[in-house]
Amino acid sequence: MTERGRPRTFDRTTALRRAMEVFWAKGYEGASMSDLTAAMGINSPSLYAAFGSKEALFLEAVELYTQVEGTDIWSALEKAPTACQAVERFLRQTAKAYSQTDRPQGCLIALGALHQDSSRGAICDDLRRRRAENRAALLRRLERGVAEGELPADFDCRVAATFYATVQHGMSIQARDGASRAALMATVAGAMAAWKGMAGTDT
Amino acid sequence: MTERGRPRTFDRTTALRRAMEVFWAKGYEGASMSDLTAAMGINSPSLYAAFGSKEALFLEAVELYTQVEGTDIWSALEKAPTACQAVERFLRQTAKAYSQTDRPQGCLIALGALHQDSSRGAICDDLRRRRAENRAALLRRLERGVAEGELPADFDCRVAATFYATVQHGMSIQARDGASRAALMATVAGAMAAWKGMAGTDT
DNA sequence: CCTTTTCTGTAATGATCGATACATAAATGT
DNA sequence: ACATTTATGTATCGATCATTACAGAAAAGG
Repeated sequence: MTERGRPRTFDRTTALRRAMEVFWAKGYEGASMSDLTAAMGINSPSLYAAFGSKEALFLEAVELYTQVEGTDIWSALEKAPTACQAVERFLRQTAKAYSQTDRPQGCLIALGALHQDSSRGAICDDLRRRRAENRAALLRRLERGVAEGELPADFDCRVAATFYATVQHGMSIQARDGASRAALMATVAGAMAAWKGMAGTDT
Repeated sequence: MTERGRPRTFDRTTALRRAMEVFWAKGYEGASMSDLTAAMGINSPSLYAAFGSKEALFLEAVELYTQVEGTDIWSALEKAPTACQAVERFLRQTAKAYSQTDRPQGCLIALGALHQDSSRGAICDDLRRRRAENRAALLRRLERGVAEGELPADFDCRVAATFYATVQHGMSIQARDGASRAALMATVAGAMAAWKGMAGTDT
């Protein structure tokens, strides 16, 4: 069961990563097929043969983004010993990732396709689903904090999860506006100042 | 000095408002000339005669948006007696405005054109400038709180202004994702929980 | 060898993009 | 009445959009 036919002359994963960077920088509708094929170093028939369509390519690129760029942020959330530290490290990793100067600033999932009608619905829905999943991950971590007795039983995990997810989304726009890493970290400090008020604890 | 030539058959301001709604819902690049002329009830030559170009129309639409939709939010910031109440009312007005169901959710200035390369640079720059001005208005209000002795002299107004501006931007994405007014208000509550931690006061 | 399979490059598809040429209509100025 | 000025509707511009025919090239199966 080896491969039949003429082998492709480019590395599929490398090309996909290039496409991810284009979508990341320009958004779904702002990235033209010319932009994509130029960045990927292939012609459009090769792109269609390998990925199916612009829409399918975008969905694969977002999945790659989630796995590659999101790991540090979300593992910080899971691995920290306390919920408070988890949220803080989560936000600090976000600030660090969003202010990298060797790649587009802000988050592909937050900024990739915000306007429903223009982009074919599936694109917008996929990103929305991923944003909802991110908020759900925050919520689970906070509920774990309640279950472990770290947070008071009446701690409103939903409100806190929504709040911190919103801050993270805002940081994407802030980063797109050219905010420095220090400025993003200051926002993190502001967001963590809310912790005491919400939890009644300072850990 | 009356008007020469054939009078136009549509109301310029009404047409501009329609264009604003289209840009608001679809973003700059997502709004096609067909979308605009259909919503404005005119043909493209009339649009170009009255507004110059799609880019100029967008800039005028954003200016109208700033004056019409932004008034409640920013007057709340100026009129409140204390800086704390100013920020809270500012955010609450934001939550209210972003969750109106009879118009697009979220903010045109935050969501209208986030990707630099695709939209002609001037569009992106104009929105960025307006976002910077909004942050500056927040900063001025906070500095007034320090000058009036309400806030401690070491209160970091820059950090707080950046933080609350970031929360507001995040609320645009949250609103676009369909968040209810109650959910946005919960985010406001979270953001105001940070006030104590930043200011050391509870007023 | 020949057939089959898959990829590659060129070139072109129809559709839509933003923007206009042009002739006509409707107002004012003299 | 006639010239001037401005707006309107139709019809179209070249450019670009995402997508695909098509023929040739490079591999494996027989």
